[in-house]
Amino acid sequence: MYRTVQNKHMSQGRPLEFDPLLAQQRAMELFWCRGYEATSLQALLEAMDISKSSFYQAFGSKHELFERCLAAFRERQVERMSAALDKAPSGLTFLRDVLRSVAFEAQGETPPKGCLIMNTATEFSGRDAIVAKLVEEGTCQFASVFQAAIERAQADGEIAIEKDAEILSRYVVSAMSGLKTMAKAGLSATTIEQLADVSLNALA
Amino acid sequence: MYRTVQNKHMSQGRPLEFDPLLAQQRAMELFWCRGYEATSLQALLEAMDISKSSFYQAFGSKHELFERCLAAFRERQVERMSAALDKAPSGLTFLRDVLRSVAFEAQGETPPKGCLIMNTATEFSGRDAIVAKLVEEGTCQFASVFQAAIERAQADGEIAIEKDAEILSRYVVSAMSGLKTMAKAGLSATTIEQLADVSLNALA
DNA sequence: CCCTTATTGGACCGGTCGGTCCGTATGTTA
DNA sequence: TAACATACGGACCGACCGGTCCAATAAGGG
Repeated sequence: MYRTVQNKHMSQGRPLEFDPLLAQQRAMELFWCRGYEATSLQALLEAMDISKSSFYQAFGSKHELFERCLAAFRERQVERMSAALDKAPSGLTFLRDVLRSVAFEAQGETPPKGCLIMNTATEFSGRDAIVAKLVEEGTCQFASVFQAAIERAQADGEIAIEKDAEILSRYVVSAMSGLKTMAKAGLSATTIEQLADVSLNALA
Repeated sequence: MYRTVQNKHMSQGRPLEFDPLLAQQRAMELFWCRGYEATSLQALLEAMDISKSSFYQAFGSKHELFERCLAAFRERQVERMSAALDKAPSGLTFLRDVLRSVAFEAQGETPPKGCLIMNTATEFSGRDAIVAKLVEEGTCQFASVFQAAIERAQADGEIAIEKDAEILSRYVVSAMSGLKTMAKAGLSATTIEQLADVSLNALA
């Protein structure tokens, strides 16, 4: 995966002075806050606390790093949501909590970062084929988690069984994305929470 | 408004060789497609078909021009939507048509441009106070149009009268924004249309 | 302890960024 | 037609962009 990790089996030579995963995580944070274009290489180097040569040696280019961050973000989010769904008392409460969590984010951070995948969809819609692919994969995987939640809710009678779970799952992604954008647009946390509840009505 | 238009009453000297409103419109189109950061001054000059000196003379700076484009976009959209609402057979059909129109955009342009205001909310959430203000004003004005539609729908019995029209109106902005993001993420026009219909369920 | 291998800092690259400035062209007014 | 006020083209600015390169250095293995 990393150029450095590729050669881990033949560990000759000087070892890395930084943790590539931590550095990537810090880069992700920055891309998440500011987007791709507005994040300069210099800012990345400072946040990752590595030198330019180490950067290019380990990550190839700004664009490659961004791709990796996108993939890592998606994996992390899918894992977290899947875990949350497993622990949730019911499919519907999981969905409600997920939507309401946007309100929670909105009251804390200033400004809210939103979702890296959705931010990226907005920033480079179609101008970059590789990124577009990653964005599409991300939305599908998010929808899959929601679909599992909806099917569970249907099995428990919380959502009408005759509704199309796949369509509803995509709706949840869309609603989620809308709420995050509203948070970025400056709506208050309490307003976002009201909107989350209204959004949930569409499922019932 | 324009530095040049300011002095239109005392029209001494050489007249402008370009139409400032047309040039601004072209700039808006570019910002709309690519966002602020990714739109270079050079690209603007080419699209506007004016020289650098004329640009700075007439618009002050890239940022000032962007602010003007944001305001102009908002005004245009509010006008169009208000007109559409006036002509619509009912409040609810107006709202349905507005949401469904996202699907229409998704099948035409590649990629869809989305909404300049929402794109901007995503790109600069809070990093720029002036822009944040314009974004907030934009969302409020969009919500106002939707609120009028909802109140009309309530008066006609299409939407339950006990629902809070203000909250619902904000929900419509949120849903709209979500749909546009989904279109940018690569979902098909038919999928978007299904999502628009699901979104509408939350009102009833 | 040397030798191999890899990482590191930092100089350097051409290009582009947004923005300024000035000499010249061009129209209006008197 | 002369004087004037403005618009225009284009040279120029320092800063920064993402990216390359290389000499110095540091940790293994033998």
